[in-house]
Amino acid sequence: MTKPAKPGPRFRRIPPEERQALLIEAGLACLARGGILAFTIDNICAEAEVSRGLITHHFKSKDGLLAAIYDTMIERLLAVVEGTASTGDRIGAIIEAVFAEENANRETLRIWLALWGEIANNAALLKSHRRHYARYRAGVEQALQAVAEDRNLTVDISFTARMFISLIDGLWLEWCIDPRQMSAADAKAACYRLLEPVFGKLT
Amino acid sequence: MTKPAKPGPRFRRIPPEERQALLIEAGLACLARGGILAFTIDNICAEAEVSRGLITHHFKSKDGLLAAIYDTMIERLLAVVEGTASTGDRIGAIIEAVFAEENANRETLRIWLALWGEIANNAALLKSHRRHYARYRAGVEQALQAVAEDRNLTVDISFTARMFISLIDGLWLEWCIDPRQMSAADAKAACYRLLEPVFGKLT
DNA sequence: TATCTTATTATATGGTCGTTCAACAAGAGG
DNA sequence: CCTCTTGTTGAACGACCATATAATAAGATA
Repeated sequence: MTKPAKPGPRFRRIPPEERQALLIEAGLACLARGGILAFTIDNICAEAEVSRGLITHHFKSKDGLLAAIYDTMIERLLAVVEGTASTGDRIGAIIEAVFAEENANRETLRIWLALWGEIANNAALLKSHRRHYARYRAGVEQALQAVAEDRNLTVDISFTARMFISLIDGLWLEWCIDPRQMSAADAKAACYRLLEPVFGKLT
Repeated sequence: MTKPAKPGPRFRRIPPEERQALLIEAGLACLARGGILAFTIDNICAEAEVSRGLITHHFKSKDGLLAAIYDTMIERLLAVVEGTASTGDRIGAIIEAVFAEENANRETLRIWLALWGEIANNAALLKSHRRHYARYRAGVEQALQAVAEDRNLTVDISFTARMFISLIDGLWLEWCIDPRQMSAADAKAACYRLLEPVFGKLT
């Protein structure tokens, strides 16, 4: 006969910011799996192994969680651009990072498509996007400016940065949608071919 | 006292392909308004002023309608590239069309984001995408090849076309997400600045 | 050990989702 | 005027949706 086991704790209390991070990860996993349609309270809480009420408790609503997720993704993107590769070849580091397998894959594509779609619908998110995107562009401009100064070139940095960013976005998007169409090497080569008429050989 | 009005027809029967076109338009309107989350049977049928059963009747499911919508959008895109501007400056025509207000706006962005997200989830749509996208690229390659031949230049047309397409995609995407960041003139200028190191002055 | 805060659970609620299906009727052909 | 085809309706179904709320208990504090 089994001794009535003393039931252990039915759940674990953890500090709010830790729990929030876990919920953000769970939400990202759902977005990665099925886009915005899979971003439901049930899915997220199942993924996080947590009960349905917790999202409302920590973020006031589902939208609150999505906003936090957007911030998280932007932070990760900025880490690439503002990363510590300031010693040498920052441009090369950016190109390598963007097309690294961990950043360019269908799961990440689903996440960004969902977030962009939300930005296009939600004024608060658009405002946040504007702030963060400006930082992104500034980071790229700095990296380009460093090259220009190093080579004593006069370059329209702002315009060139916009072209560079847009090219990266387009290449990244198409690569993620259908990796068959293009190799990662091609994508990187395209980046260099855009910049080298302006800056000269970069590699 | 009101004479009991002889009730007119309660609905109008129209040929299947006509009705399907109407439903496609209604679906596009929903996607444009709220992305994939607004793409619901109820919304679409309300938009088309039609009862709930019709979508299942004409397209076997909601996904069937979405696939038809994808084909419609691709057809419109191809019309731009394969358009009758074969007489003179096809490249210029493509650039103008892509960034024309009717094609570059937040509503169209919501549509494409939703469709791309679906491509990333649905194997059948991806297959369809591959077929159509090849045509798109071929059209751009032809337009570039015409310029190269006209000027007796030897150009890596395939690679250049991919860069051109990706740049357009990236510029278009960012312009749609936040038109504030960039003027349409800037976007067009960026396209020319990509091509002119290769082909020489184009305008 | 007793108390208190609050993170967490679990259920209830009202709404919307996509699909199915039987009934209806519009309009063409006879 | 009658018949038949089939485009169309509208209700019914079970599943899932986001949120609110009350009950619960984990774990820190004293």
